[in-house]
Amino acid sequence: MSSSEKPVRTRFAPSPTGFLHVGGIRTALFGWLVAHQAGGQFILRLEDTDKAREVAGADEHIIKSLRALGLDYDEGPDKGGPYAPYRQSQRLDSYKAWAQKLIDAGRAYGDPLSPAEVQALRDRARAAKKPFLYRDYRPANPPAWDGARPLRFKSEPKAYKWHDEVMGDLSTGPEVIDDFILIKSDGYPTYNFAHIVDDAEMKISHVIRGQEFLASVPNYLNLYEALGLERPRLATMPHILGPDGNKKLSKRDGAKDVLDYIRDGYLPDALVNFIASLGWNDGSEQEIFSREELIKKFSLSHVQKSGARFDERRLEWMNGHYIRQMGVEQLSDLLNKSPNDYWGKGKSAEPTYKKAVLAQVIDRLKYLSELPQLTGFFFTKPSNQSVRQLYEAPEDRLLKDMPKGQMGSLLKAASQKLHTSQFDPDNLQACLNSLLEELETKPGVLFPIIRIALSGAQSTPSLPGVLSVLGKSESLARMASAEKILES
RNA sequence: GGCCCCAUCGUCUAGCGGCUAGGACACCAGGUUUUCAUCCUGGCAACAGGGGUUCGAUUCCCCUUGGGGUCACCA
Repeated sequence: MSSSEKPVRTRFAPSPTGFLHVGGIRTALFGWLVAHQAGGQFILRLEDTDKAREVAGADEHIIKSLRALGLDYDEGPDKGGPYAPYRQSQRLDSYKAWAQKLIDAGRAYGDPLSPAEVQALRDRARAAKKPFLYRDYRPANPPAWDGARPLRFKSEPKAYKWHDEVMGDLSTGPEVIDDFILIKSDGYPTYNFAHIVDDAEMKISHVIRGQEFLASVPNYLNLYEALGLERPRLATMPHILGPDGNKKLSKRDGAKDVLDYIRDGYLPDALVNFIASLGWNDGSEQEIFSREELIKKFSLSHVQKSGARFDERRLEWMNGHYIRQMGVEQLSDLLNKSPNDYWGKGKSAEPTYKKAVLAQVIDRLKYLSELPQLTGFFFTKPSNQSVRQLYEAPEDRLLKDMPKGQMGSLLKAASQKLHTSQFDPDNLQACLNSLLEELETKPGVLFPIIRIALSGAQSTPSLPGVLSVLGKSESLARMASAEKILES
């Protein structure tokens, strides 16, 4: 019974209980890729059957996150579609109907035990270091289901072998099959039941989900059979692990909301590329994949079976790469269009000036929110304090033992010479070079003195670059004020 | 504890019986006639351990070890 000819429809089915981190996004991304590759549909379905854990606004947040990364879906709660609604809390009738079929077939029954009683049984099993199986206590004559008790699946334990698109061939014995709850006493279905019904009704072809569901698959297989449903293809994603520990990436381990990455100025394409490469590769040595390449080359069978650690430095590198690849024009456009202000002090500066500044710093930008820190001095004069501080305790070895008076006279000489120069990078370079000869000093001495005067920082883009962007009058004014500081 | 999954440089990974075990990030050194960065060049660095199978194992099998998941009226 192959499902290979069925049209490809994948879904991302988060529960609205919080934000989306990289792990969640990766699951969504892979589903999105599988769908796009086959010209199929990608569906968003909200699994909001636990009203206690539900977080207000989480659904909006999830939708925003997907949108921010360009992972558009064809059907979803806010979009509708042929199998609407796409919110489980609005599909209760559907679950009831399927549940009734099971009851009629003698494959579901009301659970007579109270939660406390079940818990007592569970504790006992645990104390005996045995796995807990409800079916060991299955009532001989269960009460009719009245909707106020949980409805349990009457399982038929057996061994299973099945194929997982990522993990390969898997198998388990009958001892893992149990009577799990289909519908809770509050009337909502459990994930275990609802997702199976929905996937079938929505004609989902591939179920792509995290490793935490692997152990439940045999139970799902048992339920598919009871329901007479053909099971979709199954693909299990290994977990993404935290940077240091081996634990699954979680909020506690510092997993960040993907929207925070967006806000910090990580580019959607870079983020997508990075997340895809966490656990997937095409078998070649390629590292950078455009979205189109990803769609073309992605394959579930090339997804790594083992968990991947999340390395933020690699993300930074990749993002920097994407930024550089974009170039000044495009980056400038993007900055203008962004709802976020990455410019800081430079916010209201002239567009052409901002572009010139961008050209100076684009090579050292790892993410956009670094911009203010990198460019501040282009827009406002450095504080006297920061200039003084650097002159008094310079980190440059050559400057360390130099008296302030000497620095002052070097700066003065530089000022005078620069006064005669054209302020374009080439002429400035030439000017600085001849200045070195005239003053018989080394670049390692003279340049930091000028740099500090201009920027109040010990490292900046190249001096000719900085001078030419700042312009003659501003540069000379800053140098003059630094001279005063050195005199005092 | 039962069951299931996993295991190549610090990290992400290539490898699908024969390779000097390759690439990328990070790190280190040198270069791009000043700093930081970019870019280029070079370097450091891995098959968890033990048994098999085989002419030959990183690769196939078994055991051990280690890591993870699961055993909810959460998903």
